[in-house]
Amino acid sequence: MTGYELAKYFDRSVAFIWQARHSQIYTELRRLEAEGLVVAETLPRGEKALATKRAYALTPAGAEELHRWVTEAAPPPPLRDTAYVKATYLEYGSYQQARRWFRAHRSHYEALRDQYERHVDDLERRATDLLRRRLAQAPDPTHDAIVAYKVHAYRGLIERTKTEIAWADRGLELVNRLSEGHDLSDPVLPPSAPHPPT
Amino acid sequence: MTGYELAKYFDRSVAFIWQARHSQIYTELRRLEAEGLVVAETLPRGEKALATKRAYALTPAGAEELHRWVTEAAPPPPLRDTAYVKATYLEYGSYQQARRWFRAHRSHYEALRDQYERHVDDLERRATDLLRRRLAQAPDPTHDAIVAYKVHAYRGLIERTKTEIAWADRGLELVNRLSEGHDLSDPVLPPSAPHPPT
DNA sequence: AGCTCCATGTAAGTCGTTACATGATTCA
DNA sequence: TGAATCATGTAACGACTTACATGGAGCT
Repeated sequence: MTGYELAKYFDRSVAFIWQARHSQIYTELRRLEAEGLVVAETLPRGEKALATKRAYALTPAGAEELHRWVTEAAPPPPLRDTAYVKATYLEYGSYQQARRWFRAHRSHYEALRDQYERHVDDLERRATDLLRRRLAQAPDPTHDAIVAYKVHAYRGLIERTKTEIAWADRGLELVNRLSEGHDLSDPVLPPSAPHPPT
Repeated sequence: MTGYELAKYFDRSVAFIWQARHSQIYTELRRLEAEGLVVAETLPRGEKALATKRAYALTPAGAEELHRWVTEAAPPPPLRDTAYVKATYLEYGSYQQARRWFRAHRSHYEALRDQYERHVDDLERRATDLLRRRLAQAPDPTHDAIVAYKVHAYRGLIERTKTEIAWADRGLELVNRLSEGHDLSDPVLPPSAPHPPT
């Protein structure tokens, strides 16, 4: 593929699982090329071909590295979700704000869940562009496994969103319990600085 | 707190929810100071006090910004978990490797779950240093809410790990189904490069 | 005297984002 | 001829990591 094509996929389905801007994709491709993991072929563009494009393909070394990387254990993800940091300090706001906060959390993950569900549907129907390209290059008897792994990954992401939704719902119940008999718009803590250490 | 103290907490309980090295903490504190969100007091160290340390405290502007930030909706986290990228391409390895891969995933999250569970326990018993400091600075009637929010956040992280564990288990079942009647150590796909685009 | 802990930084580099910049091709 | 799309980059900056660097304090 060309960098441009890759960038297009990163704007669509690939973004569900990893994100990258075109600026990063182009520089990264050049880096992979310098490392010998991909090779580029300069192709003419259009009829009169005053312009060109660069189509990349894996080298044998690149394919080997891909196999190695995939089967190697995944390093623990960084765990940097501001949502959980904020949730830890919701007492800085009013009950009303906490309620709004959990509702926003729920909405966000509901939308994400719906996107993933549509995508799993597409994968099961083998209806996505990328999957078709992938299957076209692999021997027939492997097709079921290829689809099954991808479906399993996205179903996992769906479960994640459901966990977030359930957590937000329990958060709303918690706020209801805490706010019983209180003025909803009163901050739990006044916005003053804590005492400096002495 | 001093940067050193902060760094110590970041090596312990805070690391469960956010990570930072001392090098980042010191530079960030200087930045917050320049922005007027914190103030530093230079304190003597030890008896003869040839050395000093810098203890930081929130300014009113810093407290205000903290309140604002916490109650503002959390931006969607980047979604960059290599595990799910790898899971999408497990056909590049053998069934045996896939099985090992899911087992490693499960082990990782089991260990994490146990850590979180111990921490929730500590929080409920109000036995952690940071929580005690926190409660000491807040009026009594707010204590329950402060603890409840933190416990809720960590319980959410526990649910997350359980989702990952269940996903890994279903992954193992999937590999069992796929590998029926196959040689376990055969790669699903040979480690060759796909055909370059034509 | 030597070890561990306390305490604070800087430098170089990676990964990623946002914004800036350019030009050809295609189609209405 | 003008707009959308194809196509590829660079520059500046922000967040974070790893490694380098220094020195006092407290204890045995």
